[in-house]
Amino acid sequence: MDAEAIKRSLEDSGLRCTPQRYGVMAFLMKHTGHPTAVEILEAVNRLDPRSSRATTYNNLRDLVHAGLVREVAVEGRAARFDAKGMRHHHFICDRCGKVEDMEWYNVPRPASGSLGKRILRECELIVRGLCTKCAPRHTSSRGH
Amino acid sequence: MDAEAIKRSLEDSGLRCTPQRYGVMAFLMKHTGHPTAVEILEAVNRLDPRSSRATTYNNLRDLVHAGLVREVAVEGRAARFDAKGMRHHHFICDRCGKVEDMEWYNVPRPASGSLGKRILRECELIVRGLCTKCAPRHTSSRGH
DNA sequence: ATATCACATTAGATATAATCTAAATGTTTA
DNA sequence: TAAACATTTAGATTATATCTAATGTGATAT
Repeated sequence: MDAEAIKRSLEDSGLRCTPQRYGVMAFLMKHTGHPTAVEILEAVNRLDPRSSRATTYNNLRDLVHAGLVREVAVEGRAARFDAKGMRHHHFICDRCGKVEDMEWYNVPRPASGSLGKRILRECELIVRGLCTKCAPRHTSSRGH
Repeated sequence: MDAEAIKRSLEDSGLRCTPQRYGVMAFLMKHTGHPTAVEILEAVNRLDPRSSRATTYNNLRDLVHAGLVREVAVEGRAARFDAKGMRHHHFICDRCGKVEDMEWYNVPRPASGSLGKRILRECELIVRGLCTKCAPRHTSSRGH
């Protein structure tokens, strides 16, 4: 994990590299499991307990704004975050709400006719179903 | 608007056609603008003031569960709902959070290899950007 | 008819997620 | 250094959604 690279990417976006902000960014780059804001705060404070809830939310907002982090809203649950590294789609588990990355592939954009006067920024795929943990073990009969 | 059809679709899903539940369903079928739970409650009560917040959430949960209604989570805002009529994708405005339907077209599913042991239910496209109202008026120079 | 049972509804309490406030601290610039 | 600006903080507040316990409703059985 390249601390310098993180510092540079923050400063390129006009954000100071504070310990708290660095902590959020470094954690997101290392852990691709789409943590919630609270999970991020706890993880950052486990290493060095000096961040607060408000700061974590502030920094996540700033990082999303700067385009370094992506926010994924999940029905009925807390939002989840990931560092925008390699391009990928998302899989959301119907049962446990877990968000996982899916290998990137190109998706056809909507025809400009159906887009109208809207301005398109991005086009992402959300795949839904059951994650490996929540999928029934056997495809067979007695499964529940 | 075919009241009988709504009644039938509820009962086919094993849900009684109560006035409150009918109200939610009828409103969603008539208004395709992806209202929030609170907007739905207010609209239903404007016609006939006898539903409550809990009932609205209960009924929305049941309708989503039955597959008659879709819930769309939006970053930093209340969830939005629509009746599952014609198949469509979604456009979410970065600025105002409005959800709009986009004409349906087929999207390639992920390769079964990258899906692994996950069970796929659906595959939807989320298009992001600025809606017609939030897009700058002129493409020209002085735009803000 | 009335007892019963499952399903629905309700107001308000509670839980959860996220934002706001105002004061303090830290950093950069003039 | 002073002024300007950015950042952090604890706790209050707001927003969203769910839970609880009491009550209501409609179908069926007796």
